[in-house]
Amino acid sequence: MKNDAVPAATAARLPLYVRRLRELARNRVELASSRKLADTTGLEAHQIRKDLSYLGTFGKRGVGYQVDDLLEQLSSYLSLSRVWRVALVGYGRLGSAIACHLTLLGNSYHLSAVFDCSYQKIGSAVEDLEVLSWRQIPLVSRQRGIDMAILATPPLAAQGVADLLVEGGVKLLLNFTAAQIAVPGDCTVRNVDLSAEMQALALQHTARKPLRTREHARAFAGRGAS
Amino acid sequence: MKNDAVPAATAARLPLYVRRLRELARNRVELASSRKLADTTGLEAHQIRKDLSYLGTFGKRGVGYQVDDLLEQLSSYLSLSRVWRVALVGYGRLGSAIACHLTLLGNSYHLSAVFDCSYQKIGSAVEDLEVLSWRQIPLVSRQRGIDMAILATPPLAAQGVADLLVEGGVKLLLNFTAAQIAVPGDCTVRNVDLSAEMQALALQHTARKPLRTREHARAFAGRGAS
DNA sequence: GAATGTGAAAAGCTTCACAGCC
DNA sequence: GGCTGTGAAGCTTTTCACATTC
Repeated sequence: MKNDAVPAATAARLPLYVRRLRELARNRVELASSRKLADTTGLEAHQIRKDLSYLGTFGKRGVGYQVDDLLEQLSSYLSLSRVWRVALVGYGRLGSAIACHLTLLGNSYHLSAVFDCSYQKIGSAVEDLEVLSWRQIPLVSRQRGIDMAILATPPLAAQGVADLLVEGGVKLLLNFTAAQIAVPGDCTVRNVDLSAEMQALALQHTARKPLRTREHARAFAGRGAS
Repeated sequence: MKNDAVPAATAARLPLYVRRLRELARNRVELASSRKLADTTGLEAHQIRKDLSYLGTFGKRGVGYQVDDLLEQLSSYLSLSRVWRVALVGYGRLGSAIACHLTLLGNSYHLSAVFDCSYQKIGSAVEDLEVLSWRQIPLVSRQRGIDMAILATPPLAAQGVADLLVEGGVKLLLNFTAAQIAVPGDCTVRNVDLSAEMQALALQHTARKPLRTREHARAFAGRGAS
């Protein structure tokens, strides 16, 4: 590994590389060229080479990258070998969909607590967990050592929930609600906005006014398009 | 409105502005400064001014922006006044969550068809729609003039479904599956990757190796963080 | 005084081209 | 011949500073 900084744009693509490499590994593919990775990700080969070069030199010239080796390097960089204890707040449709996704995501993310405010849901079981009241967020977050929380509540509840999570020592929040969340400086919020994705997609074909991009479909598509 | 191109990065932020402006309008706020918008979006005032300046000059110096006026301008740019007919493919947890979100999203996006492959779901009702078999995708897409489709199927089914949608004349695909989708050149796929968001968030606090960004939390957070 | 709008500078990212290695 | 790794070039985006308007 090198000692330089990794550009944020590169870091944002690494999860996609991991995903594709896992597929290759599952299919017993041992070797992958940057070209091959480019084809399966919708990116360009030189971009992939450049991205990987920020983390180190993993490939063999004239040959390509050893899939399992590269996978291990990226996993290590993304801290996928450790377990992240995740709390889910809001067990509605979206919340339950995310919980389901989580379990499909490998061993790195462990659903360690589920909170809701509805008395119909509190007490019910999600896998081996019991849905708890939002009132217990600070205490339980601390007890279970929650590392990150997923906000999937109605927008109006989001800030209050975030405050309780912060009180419970949670530093990383993934916000699926429409609300803007304020947190102390040592915490991080990452927003996922479903409606924005929709609008951005729509814009792509409207584009009465040209979008200034290198290649039309590519750069604008955020996290990889084809 | 001006006649220059709008940077892709700017275009990607417009949906967020619309969201916040709508909140302000709902609260009967008539005037907003770039500073105020910055506070509610987690961005910087000069960025907002710059972004808006690509679309035209909507503000009054020394005063600020008229909320309803600005909202109308942005809505017009994002084609939010027309109706986009949306098809949902895959009515599982995620699919139903998205369908629910759609209805909360204003009048611009109309859920016009729902497809699934499970015989338990086919025939059941979603609002005023009947869940149809995936076999009917090409025909029904054409009949109902579907503009965009949401893919929320298992990954292995995604490419097949995408092919059927393309056959039905659908040009815009929002892909929530883990699969990489290939489409003809006149179609656009936009990928939304829940697990990548997770990993990206985790990376933010690991960061043993510094991320090269202007301001730590900001640029890396993709679509707005705090 | 307060706020916008915008050139220009600075920073960041992608693409290119090619040296180096298998 | 095929493929990686990387400096350098080119392009995009952000930030700054300030003239301009209310």
